[in-house]
Amino acid sequence: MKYWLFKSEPETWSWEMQKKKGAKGEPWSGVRNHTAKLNMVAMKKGDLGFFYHSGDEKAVVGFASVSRPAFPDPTADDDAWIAVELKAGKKLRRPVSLAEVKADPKLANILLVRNGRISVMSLTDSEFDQIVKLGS
DNA sequence: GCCAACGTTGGC
DNA sequence: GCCAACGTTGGC
Repeated sequence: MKYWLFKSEPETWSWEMQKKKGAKGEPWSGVRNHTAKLNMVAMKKGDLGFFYHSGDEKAVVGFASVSRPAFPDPTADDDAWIAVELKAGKKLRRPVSLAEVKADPKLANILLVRNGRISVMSLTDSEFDQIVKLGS
């Protein structure tokens, strides 16, 4: 199983909005970045990830899982871009802030720190576990 | 195919 | 509001 982190401006699309979609899920679309796209291509149904809020919040807020693997992005003009479908999972008991992530040596290599701009990134098992630990 | 200029994103 | 990082575009 692979682990992922999805980043979004909560004003645009928040974890709470995702949560409201319930088991039906909601496409994670609009990605126009090749690195992020490659990550999305690699996703499998059932893969687990985190939902991160950028902007004012800057914290990991909850879990999300892939409910449908890559399909053509309905918001794109051409079929070069893809979307996946996400389902919100549990909320973290407490959000894990970017400052905490940065302060944790176990998370020093996470792309959230090294490349603040990518919207979909992969996490190693140990990075995933560490964030779970910080958030519980 | 290279590189400078520009736009966008996100943190501070 | 500013700046850094990165991606994209366009001229050559």
